[in-house]
Formats: sequence, structure tokens, C-alpha cells
Amino acid sequence: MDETQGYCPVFHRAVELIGRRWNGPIIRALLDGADRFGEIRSRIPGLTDRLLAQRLRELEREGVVERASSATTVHYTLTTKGHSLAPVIESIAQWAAAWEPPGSTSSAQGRSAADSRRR
Amino acid sequence: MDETQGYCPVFHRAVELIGRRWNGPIIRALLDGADRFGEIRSRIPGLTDRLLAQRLRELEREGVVERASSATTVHYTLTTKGHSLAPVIESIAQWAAAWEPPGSTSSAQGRSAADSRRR
DNA sequence: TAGCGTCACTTACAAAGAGTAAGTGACTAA
DNA sequence: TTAGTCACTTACTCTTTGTAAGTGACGCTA
Repeated sequence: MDETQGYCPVFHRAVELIGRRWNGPIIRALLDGADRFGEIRSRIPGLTDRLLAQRLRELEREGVVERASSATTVHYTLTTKGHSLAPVIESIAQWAAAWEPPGSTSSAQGRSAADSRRR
Repeated sequence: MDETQGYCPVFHRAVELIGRRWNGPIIRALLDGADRFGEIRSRIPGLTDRLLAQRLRELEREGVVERASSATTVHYTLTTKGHSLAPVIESIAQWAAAWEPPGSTSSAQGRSAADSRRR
């Protein structure tokens, strides 16, 4: 019998790419218009240079992000594949908003620092 | 949701819960009807007892999964919160199917598009 | 009732990944 | 000249994951 019914390696790969630590917020920042390294970093509290550089390289390898360096500046943009993640990000954001933990109100902003340091 | 800076800790939390290693496939298996520990494990190649036990405990703590142990058996089911992840899983599956990498087309482990439709 | 298998875990240890901090060279504004 | 920003690297530490083996409770078969 098929032991792995309902299992799909393509789905598995996708969910771990999207859900890999920091990738969600990074893709969201890019969808929101951030296109510089420092801009992305400054939008995501807790994310360090090291991890951002690594994640961007991985996303580039996956064809989600494109890196363009002109003479003086480096720009990161989403590819078509990357842009097509918008509905995924949107559905996660909707779920998150609907099931926002009771403790956090709309002013959850203040908890961001503590949040990123939980562990 | 705050769109002023584009960063939202609630979203961050959600995407890392859903995307945490193995959680996507686990939730998908539960949505597909698996409800026993061994059944979930056997549907997800590579997932070990240790990690499955840990992930289920975490998902339970997050209110996504419910554990019910009768005299002889243990059952895992999705809560309402868990079931409401169906559209998220669905949108990821669609994205994955649309952007399936060229190399993995002749997978013997199950055709992605067909599999993602089982329910 | 002895032996074997399954179930739902747990424990121990090594490897991989992430966090912290400091450094790099190229450029730029004061 | 000096200081600062930008887009990264490198080194080190600590946490998480992978691998493998073990646990007790239960069931089946002979």
C-alpha cells in the first residue's frame, strides 16, 4: 500500500522554503517595497546581517529573489515566482490576524523586541 | 495590522509556526485525516518519532492540535484554529504545484498536483 | 504463558543551524 | 582626515535537528 498517501515532496519543499526562519518576514518586506539590504534588515527586528545575507542567497538560488548590483548600489527584488507568493503571505497574514493570541492587542508593536528574543 | 513599517510580529509568529520544520506536512497529514501518531509518521518520509512527538506537543501548546487519549489509543485532531489553516496549506500547495522545479517532474513518490487534491 | 510485534513515546549523543560580535573593503559626507 | 554607512564575512557559542537505541504498556499467536 501507499504509505505516503497525501504526502507531496513538492509541497514539503515549498512550505519549508517559505517558513524557514526569517524568510516569511523577508519576503513580506520585499513585497512591501523594500529593496535594499539595510532596508530589509531595519524592517525586521532581530534579524542579523549574517542571516539576512544567507537567506537572500538561498532565496536567490531558489529563483524567488533577484539581486542586481549597479556601480554603487545593490538592489533586491522579487522575481515573478517571488511575487506569486503574495497570496500565500496574504493567507498567512489573515490566519494570523484571526487567531492573534489573546494577550496581544492591536498595539502588539511593543512586544516585538521581546518576541524576537523568546527561546 | 500595521502597514506603517510592514513588519508584524503576529505574522512573524504565524509564519514560523506553520513553516517550522515538519509542521507543514504534519498539519497537512492531519487535514487529510490521519489521526494516529504512527499514521502521521508513516505518511511523512524522513520524520522521526522524536521530532513528531516534539512538534505535536508544540502544536498542542499553540492550540492547533488536540490530543485525546482513550483507554487504549491516542488520537490527534486539529482544533478549529488548526482546521482554519486549510486555506493557508492550500495556497502553499498551489504555489508549489505552479512552480514545481523542472528536475522533479518524474517523481515516483507521488504526483504533486493530484496529491494536493486528495481530501 | 512465553515470545514477538506494535504503539507512543523518551533519552543520549553528534551534526547542522542560528545567535552574537567583531571585522572587511568600498564608498561618501563633513 | 576622519567618521560613518553599506553589504557583506569570519569566528565563536549555543540551540535545534538527525540518528539511533531504549522504554513500558498492550495485543496477538502458538
